[in-house]
Amino acid sequence: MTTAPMSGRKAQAARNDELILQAARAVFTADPGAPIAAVAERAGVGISALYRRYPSKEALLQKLCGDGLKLYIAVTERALADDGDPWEAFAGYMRGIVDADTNSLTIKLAGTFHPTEELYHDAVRSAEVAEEVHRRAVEAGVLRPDVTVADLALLFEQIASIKLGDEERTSQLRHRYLALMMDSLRIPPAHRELPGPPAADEELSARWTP
Amino acid sequence: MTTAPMSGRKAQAARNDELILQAARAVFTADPGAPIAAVAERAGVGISALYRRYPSKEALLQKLCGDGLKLYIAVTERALADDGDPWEAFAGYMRGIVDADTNSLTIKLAGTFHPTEELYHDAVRSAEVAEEVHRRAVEAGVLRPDVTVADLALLFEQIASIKLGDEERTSQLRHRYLALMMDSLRIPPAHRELPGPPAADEELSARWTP
DNA sequence: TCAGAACGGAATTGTACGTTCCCGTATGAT
DNA sequence: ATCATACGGGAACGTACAATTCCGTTCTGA
Repeated sequence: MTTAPMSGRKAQAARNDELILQAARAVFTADPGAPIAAVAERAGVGISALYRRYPSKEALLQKLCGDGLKLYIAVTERALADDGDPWEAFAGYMRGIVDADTNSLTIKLAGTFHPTEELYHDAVRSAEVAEEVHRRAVEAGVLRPDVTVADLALLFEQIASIKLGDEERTSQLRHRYLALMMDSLRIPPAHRELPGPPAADEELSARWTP
Repeated sequence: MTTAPMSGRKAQAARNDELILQAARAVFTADPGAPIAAVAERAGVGISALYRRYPSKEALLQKLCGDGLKLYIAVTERALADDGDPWEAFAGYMRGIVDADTNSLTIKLAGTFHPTEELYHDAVRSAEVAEEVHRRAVEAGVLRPDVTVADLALLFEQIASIKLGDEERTSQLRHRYLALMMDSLRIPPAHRELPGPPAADEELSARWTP
């Protein structure tokens, strides 16, 4: 770092730890095949700052994947702790997962490396809690029963596939389509107002000439 | 071709024309960044058979993109010609586009090269017919009016993001989620039976160790 | 003032892919 | 039957990109 108005090498190093993780998350979420140099650039650090912390790209990816999985589990457990209206608990869970934006990264990176023992354990755990959320919603009679947990996983992936420029706009659109989805999941079926404006023509056509 | 039980060099060449296009479509649909050698291998021909027909990879991609657009337009026009039940016409259109599987390729490839004049023209045309289909469905009162054409485009992209091994299984799952979507698009809102079995656990977990 | 941790970033190395080239082969005309 | 040639197979070439390593520099803490 060239201009760092902070003292204490350790403090800076700790700051870089976080900077690097954030950058890596952002970069790889946007493009799972991104070069490691892109992460360094985004974090505003040199490449060696990365290699000092992780022995290889794969190690960084595993870390990211693991963090994502843990976040996923945390969001799900939060939903399980929700004792309010069953539908709202379920809907909050769905929104939480979409916001966490942990699916695209975890899934797309999954086939990239050998899963750690811990990674595998967390994956199993996440499946368990997800199933519990699903079971509750079905048993409460608020979620249509012909939709399985696996269906929910694939719905998340579909929503994660939406990428339209701006990060904020992307999130907005994702919630729009999540809301649309929810209308077909809920018992009784009903149309609710969709959040956020639909995609404008320019937003779509912008992808035709880079 | 080493073992070709056909006579006539021209016949073989014509056959290869088709073979190559099919292979290219299949390969690039599965992976837009695939190497050109993969197309040759899939087609069962040598690389030079490809380069005899297309001066570069970009040229082949443009051809594919163009064909995809034309297919998209054809499917849409077929829907416009349907004078039966408005909802069924619309639903058939949606299914047709999903089956054509032209979105993933066209969109993902769009940013890869300079659009041809013709390509641009067809893109405009496709937007027009799509809008017409949408307009009809809304005016017939069968499609919820807060969903725009752009929304439909993005829904197609989401569905196209589903890729689960087998080509047939993938198609089955796509139709399952299309059906789910349709339940939230239709007026009046209602839950219909979903086609095809949901994803099995193994189908999802299989992606964790390649 | 000094040892060394932490960096930045250029150099290194390996690989993957588009494109070109050379050569064998079968075709269709003579 | 023979020959000129289009066609296609696949090795070879050149380049671009990306992971990793290396080295000189800077700043910290004693």
